[in-house]
Amino acid sequence: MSQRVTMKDIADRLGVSNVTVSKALNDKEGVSEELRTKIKKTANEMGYRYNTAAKSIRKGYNYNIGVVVAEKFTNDVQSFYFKFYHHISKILENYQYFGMLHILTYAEERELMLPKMYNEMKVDGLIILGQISKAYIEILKEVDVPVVFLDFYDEHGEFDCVISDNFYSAYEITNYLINKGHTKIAFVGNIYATSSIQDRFLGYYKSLLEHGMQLDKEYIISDRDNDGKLIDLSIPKNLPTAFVCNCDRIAYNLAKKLNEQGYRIPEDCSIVGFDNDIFSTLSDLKLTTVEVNMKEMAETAIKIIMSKVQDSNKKYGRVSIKGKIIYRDSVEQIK
Amino acid sequence: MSQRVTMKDIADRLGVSNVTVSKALNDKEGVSEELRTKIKKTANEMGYRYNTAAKSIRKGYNYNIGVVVAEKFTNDVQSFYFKFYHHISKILENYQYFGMLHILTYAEERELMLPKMYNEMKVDGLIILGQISKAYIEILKEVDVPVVFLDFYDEHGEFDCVISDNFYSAYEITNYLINKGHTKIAFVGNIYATSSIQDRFLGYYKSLLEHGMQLDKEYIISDRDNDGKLIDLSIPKNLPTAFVCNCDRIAYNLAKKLNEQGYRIPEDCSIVGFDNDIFSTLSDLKLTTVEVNMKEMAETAIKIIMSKVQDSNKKYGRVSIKGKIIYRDSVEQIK
DNA sequence: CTGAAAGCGCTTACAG
DNA sequence: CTGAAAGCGCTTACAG
Repeated sequence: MSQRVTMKDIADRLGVSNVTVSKALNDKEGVSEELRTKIKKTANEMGYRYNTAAKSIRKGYNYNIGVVVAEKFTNDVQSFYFKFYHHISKILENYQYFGMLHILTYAEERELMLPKMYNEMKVDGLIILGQISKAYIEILKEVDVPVVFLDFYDEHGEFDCVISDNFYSAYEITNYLINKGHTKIAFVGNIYATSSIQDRFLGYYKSLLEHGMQLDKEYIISDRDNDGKLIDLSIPKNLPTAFVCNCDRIAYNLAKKLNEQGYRIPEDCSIVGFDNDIFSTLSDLKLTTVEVNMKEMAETAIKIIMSKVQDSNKKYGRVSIKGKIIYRDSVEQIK
Repeated sequence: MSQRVTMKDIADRLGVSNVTVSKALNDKEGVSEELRTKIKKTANEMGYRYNTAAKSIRKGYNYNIGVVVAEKFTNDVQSFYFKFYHHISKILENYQYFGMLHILTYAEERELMLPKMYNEMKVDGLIILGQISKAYIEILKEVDVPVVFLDFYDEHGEFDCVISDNFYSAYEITNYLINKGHTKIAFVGNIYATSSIQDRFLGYYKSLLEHGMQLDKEYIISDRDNDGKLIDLSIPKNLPTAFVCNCDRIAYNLAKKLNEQGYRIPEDCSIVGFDNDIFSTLSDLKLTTVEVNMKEMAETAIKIIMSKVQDSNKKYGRVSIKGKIIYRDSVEQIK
């Protein structure tokens, strides 16, 4: 490793003390503007790079936030959490922080192993991005840095969490279908699999209730087993006029399946999705769907964790961020 | 931040010195087995977590490797580099290292800004995952930690790189087509866009050469502009019997386009892809394609960078890792 | 086998 | 405005 230049080196070169260099470089008071400028210039010339580790040890912070994503999401909704992480790490830099992404393997999740970056004190806080098992949530309670959940929540409310307003968005998009004249509306998703799906289902249900429509068990169509593995969709014999799918991928699969059975979308039946991801525009059918406000969710989660890093007693509870319906061509007006 | 337990705390509790605790916990010699066991037990009970920052500052290492992915890849081949990163971070842990993923924004790449994690000495080395601009490669030369390129290479050979053997795999899969009786074989991809595409093209070309077949300019079909943005594919009037596509996504698009024009795949014409990603099995057409050996590539890149962290003079040049053809149903035997 | 001393690069009081 | 001293948590010689 080539010899790194330290504050002391700069100080020696300029005949000042390292304390003065530290103050100058950190924009702290106690240095004349003239000296400060000179120091910064010299630091630059000498190729000085800030040594965060040295600061860490003095201050007790690491200036890293761990972002934990369960491995299952790298196979499935890949792009989604990758992009989410992108937002997170970018915003973190504005706080002079760094993101450390950890993919929690199936084994680690099952065996309740805390991320190594936590065990080695690499992080001042943990953002759990995407649903993890209940047992894992339990062991997170032992963690002695702030933790916030992003894009899901735990039922006991012990952890602060930032979620997209699934309930309200599903409610809205179902209202939209009803306004378009639909009366036989199915929901597609395993409502026990994740809290997102559950809430989307409940928003759908609320819309039915408000419009005096019955919830038909046949019209709740599971799409995956409890491990998140996709299963074959069973289309009800009494075909709905519209399907509210819990995600675009499933909407995409459903459309394909219906096409195979000879139905045209949206002429014979309408479909809406959720997420506005790659699947919403992959086929010729351009899906009406709900877009999650990823950036605002990331910003909120970071604001929360940063404030908890300062004061771990702060509580924020469940913060939900509104999504937005993207209108495309998968819904037909019923006369 | 709750008060953390340090080696000194453990030492005090046990009436020994912090030096002994350090030795015990690091499995260094100079402690009796009995004491070592006792110290480890106490450390556990007290919830001790290792403070890597303190070690860093003494040793001059940070035990992090930066992994840099250009933003363009988060929109496009998302899953691919996300999974790659997963392998990387997992393998890094075996070396007592951590991965720090940095998505290099369009602006950072354009304005030649080095990742902040480098400027703040957070990382002992940099893995550049996926092609970046030539200008950016230039400024990487100033970096004073080891750098390795993963999944692409630079023409000047100043940097060590680990690539999948695109050339050979394309050569092999084109041979396969020729063995299946194909004589009019097109290549789909902008051969100026990335070195991967270029090499895949050249492997294809080598196979043609070896079989005494002509390279027809009409049969080199561009798929994207130089920024990587996909463009409309123009199908040659004289329809090839087979297409070698530079990636599965393009193969998928091509198949769709050919279907629209009334051609059936593989009956009317064959298609092969590259990458074995989600696009290879997304539609009913199950693509014959080439799978990259991501895990071995990641392992190799890490082995290289770790050895360069120890001794920055080591050189490895261009290491290529064999891919593997996945045979599916998109190629027809020509009689 | 065990530990006192020095030092890694920085920051924080505090003194001048 | 400037800097000497102490200390963050650890590790590395070195002495006993």
